[in-house]
Amino acid sequence: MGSAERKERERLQRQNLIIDAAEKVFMSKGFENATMDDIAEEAEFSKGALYTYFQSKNELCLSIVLRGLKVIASEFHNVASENISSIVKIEHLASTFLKFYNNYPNYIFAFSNYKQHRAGCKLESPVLLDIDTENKSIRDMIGSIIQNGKQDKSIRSDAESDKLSYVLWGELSGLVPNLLQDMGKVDSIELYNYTIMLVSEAIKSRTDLI
Amino acid sequence: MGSAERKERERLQRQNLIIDAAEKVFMSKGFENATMDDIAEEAEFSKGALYTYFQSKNELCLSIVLRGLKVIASEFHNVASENISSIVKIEHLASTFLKFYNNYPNYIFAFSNYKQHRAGCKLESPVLLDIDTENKSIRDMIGSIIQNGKQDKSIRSDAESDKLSYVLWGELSGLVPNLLQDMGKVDSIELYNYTIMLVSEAIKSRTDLI
DNA sequence: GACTATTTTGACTGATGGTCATTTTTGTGA
DNA sequence: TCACAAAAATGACCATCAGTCAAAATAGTC
Repeated sequence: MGSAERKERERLQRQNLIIDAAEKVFMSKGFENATMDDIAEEAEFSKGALYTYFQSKNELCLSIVLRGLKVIASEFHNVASENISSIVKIEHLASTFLKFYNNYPNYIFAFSNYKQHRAGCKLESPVLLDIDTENKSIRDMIGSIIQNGKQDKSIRSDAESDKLSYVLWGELSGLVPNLLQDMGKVDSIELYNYTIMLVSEAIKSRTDLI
Repeated sequence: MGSAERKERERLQRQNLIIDAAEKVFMSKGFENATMDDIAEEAEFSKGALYTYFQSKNELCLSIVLRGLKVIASEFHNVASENISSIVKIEHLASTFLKFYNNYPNYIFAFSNYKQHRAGCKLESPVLLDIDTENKSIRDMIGSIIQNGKQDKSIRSDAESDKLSYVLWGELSGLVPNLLQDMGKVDSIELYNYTIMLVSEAIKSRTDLI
């Protein structure tokens, strides 16, 4: 009798409904002002029930981060399988991230509060592991694009793909949301593109330049 | 009778005592766990009194950010006046920031929560203006280093100093604390240096390279 | 239908940022 | 030294909100 499996499936479904509700509430009220009571009401559960699905508000927030990561990972996968040179792939990753930012601004906001939520979470929390796994998979994808780029000569042969994948993903997921949020005077999109151009120039094969 | 001026001076002094106390408490208990009551006790004021000096906890936190900015700005000024090529100055700024991070980790932590506090602050708040001014002054300093670098030929002639100053300061103040905080496996200092090296390569004059 | 296990509820608690009427201190002029 | 006003400080109090838990409702099983 697979009733245990069905139960587990249903549990995951309800968990997802709660995340849906949380996203809605965060979107309309902002992360700071959204309360667990709001989310409970939107999800049509009692507050107590939320806590059987998530250990804490922070964990719920991290679940939203995880969702965002999965969305962006799948879009990155599409880019990775395009039939273009690796350096252009890297540039496409950047523009994909910008599109992602425009399409799902609430995910980006979740990203920018990520550390806070992570700090306020139990280390054993499974969401943390899932996030780390997802991040690693994204870095690996970037790393293999770089490796390929060294072979197809579009990326400098001395690029260190393991470090570079950290740096590139850090730039996209960390710096960029910063840039896009708080500059008043300067056009932030222009700044974004300039940053990407800089990094791209730095890792491009020299032969492309002269 | 200059009693009004003296009063104002004393008021500022007391304000600074409170910031001192807040720093101490934040340092020992962490930003998240420090309460206004804790700070009041450490400062030897009542909680109510704190609120005659700061409109909110967020504003108090931003005051600490402002202090950190002033410290780093003064250290940057020292670098700017060194007798070295501009590109090396840029690299010195980076290592100075790293030293700053080691010497005053609590300021960096304040930086990383900056947006949160800013968001929770009234727009009219004078600290906001002061922070913006300080940031601009730091960017201007970086901008003029870049301009000089274009003259002494250590920096590419096509570098756009206005954008670049945003990007560089953004990397240091935003990305770098990120890098330094959350990577487990990879040596974060190495990653930091790699990032700086990348950016520096990107803006270096080509003649330095071949 | 009886009995158990699971899920859900919502009133309650504790913590904490912020307020405000009241008290204390300080400064001034006579 | 006293009276009086202005400024500063107090701390009890309030509102909000994350998180808890005993009790109720529901689902599953024989």
